[in-house]
Amino acid sequence: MYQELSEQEIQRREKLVKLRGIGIDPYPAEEFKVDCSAEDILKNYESNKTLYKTVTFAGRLMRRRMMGKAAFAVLQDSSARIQLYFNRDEICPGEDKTMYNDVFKKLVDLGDIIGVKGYVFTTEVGEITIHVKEFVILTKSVKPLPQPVIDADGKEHDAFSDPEQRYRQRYVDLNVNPEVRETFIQRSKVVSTMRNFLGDKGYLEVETPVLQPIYGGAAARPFKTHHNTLDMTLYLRIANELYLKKLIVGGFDGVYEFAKDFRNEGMSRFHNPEFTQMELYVAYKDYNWMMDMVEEMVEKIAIALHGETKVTVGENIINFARPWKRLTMFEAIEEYTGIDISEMDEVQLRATAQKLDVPIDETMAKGKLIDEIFGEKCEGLLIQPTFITDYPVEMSPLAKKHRSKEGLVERFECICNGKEICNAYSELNDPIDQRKRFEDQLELGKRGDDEAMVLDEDFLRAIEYGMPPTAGLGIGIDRLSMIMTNSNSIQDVLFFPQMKPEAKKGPELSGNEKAVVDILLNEIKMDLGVLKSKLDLSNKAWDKTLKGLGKAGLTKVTKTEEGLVIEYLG
RNA sequence: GAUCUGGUAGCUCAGUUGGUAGAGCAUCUCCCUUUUAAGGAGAGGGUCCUGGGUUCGAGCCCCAGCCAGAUCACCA
Repeated sequence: MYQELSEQEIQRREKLVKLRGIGIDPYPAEEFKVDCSAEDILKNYESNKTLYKTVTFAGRLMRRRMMGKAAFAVLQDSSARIQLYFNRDEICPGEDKTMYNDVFKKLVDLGDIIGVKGYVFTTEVGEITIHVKEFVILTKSVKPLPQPVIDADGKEHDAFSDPEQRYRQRYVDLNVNPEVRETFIQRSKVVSTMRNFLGDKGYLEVETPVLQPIYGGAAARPFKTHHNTLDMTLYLRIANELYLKKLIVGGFDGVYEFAKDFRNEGMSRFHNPEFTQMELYVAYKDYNWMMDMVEEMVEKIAIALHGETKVTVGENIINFARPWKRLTMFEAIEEYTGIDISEMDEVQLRATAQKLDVPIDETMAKGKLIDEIFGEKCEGLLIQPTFITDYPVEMSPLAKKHRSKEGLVERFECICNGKEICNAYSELNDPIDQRKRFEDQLELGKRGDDEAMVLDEDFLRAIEYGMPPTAGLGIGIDRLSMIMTNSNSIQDVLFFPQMKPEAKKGPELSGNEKAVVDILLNEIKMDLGVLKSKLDLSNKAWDKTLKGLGKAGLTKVTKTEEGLVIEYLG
């Protein structure tokens, strides 16, 4: 493939040749046995100096300051950055100073991965440093890494900050922006804390299909794909709820899955087409029990990450200490609008929505109206973790009818920092009621709601055999991670957020250039004047087209006795 | 999908009414030959996102498009 190299990239490739010329393999195969990490040294050296009399360490070269026969450098491994001290006469004790003067000073670049052996000491200015006795190139980097520099005043220069480049080249972002690495380590800790918590309770971690013949368990548009051998349409799951409930029918008491789900909908700083949910189903429990469980689990996560229950998120300090506030949806609306809508009918609700400037339309029924009022007037204002309970039945076709309140279901969401982070029900296990709810959804679908749920006969068959009373939970790992890491965008907690493909670089032919090539493909060689007469181009466009093709190395114009002849080389 | 903002050197960014393309860091060369928090001097490095247009002349103005971010719409 044709590739334009920058000056610096060419120089680095030349260094590869020079290294090989003096017998150094810039990509050695053998294992390099590292025996410590930067974090380990920085943490423990002061208290146990004898341990670090000989260390073997490897990492990426991030900074280098030359001072004649001595030099300082900064090496970064997966844990931290540590300073290195190089002295010419120790690297090269004999007459031959090649390793220092040529290899270290000229052929090693920032971004290269090197291994060092030496001992740890503290410099006169008090920095813990590895005094290097020998070093080896482990990987030559042929592409320059951005070099953010923090000056004496703590001001950052040349930050690698363009979001597009950071997301597309996350490997660069992770190398040069240490806080990015920290965010992802914390995200991993969110997941592992949860996994340990659930595992300790004896629940079974399971895996269920990502490719589903019928998508269910949520209201969303799916991604559609096709299986060739079976010649059938399959969908990428929008949720795994129905499969997990089938496992409860199968006799497991508690099952959970960290699930990548896929929804073919808009993208925003809270939405990525693929995202992660943890769904949990526990038999013989109800949604009250589940609220206690969520509180306990999320509090544990906050403590695991921050050592306390308080987490700073943007302008707010969010405290996950138990117990969290619990409000019914009606109570929340009354609290934030002063209006009690619990006894209202559809007409009254519609009038209330209009009075509150909540945008509504004719198709909205009672449940949807309540949901809209809540979404507009309450959700964004709930900063501290709050359970909102008892939702309208129309919005929740998989939730059990409320034990005492007509028209509501036993459902809760936890709202935190103005956004939903989880959703849970006492699961509907009455197969007759469940079938009716699906049928109601089919009606909505017929009326044009393209997100209405599809009727899943196999799921109905399963609960006809009997599903014990069950509490179910879905918790958004991405959104929880955003809060726990103080990230403003879902893209900051996904290694590789979805992006449009990059524009192709290199010699893309223009329309005119393609037209010329099309003609030349049949002729190979032809008279320039003839070619020009075949194309209806202005002089300026003609000139530009020929220059472009020549530059791309596709055509060559030669002067012959008959005149100018153009030749196709591609 | 809509609106706004942006896209110039490896990175971060300037660029005047439209008149030879700029800085810092990075790179290269040289100096310094030193336990340092950007040492000094010099040099090289450009598809100004793409394609059209206006113009004697476009990084700049106009049109169309691409990519990104923010806000909104959609969306558990």
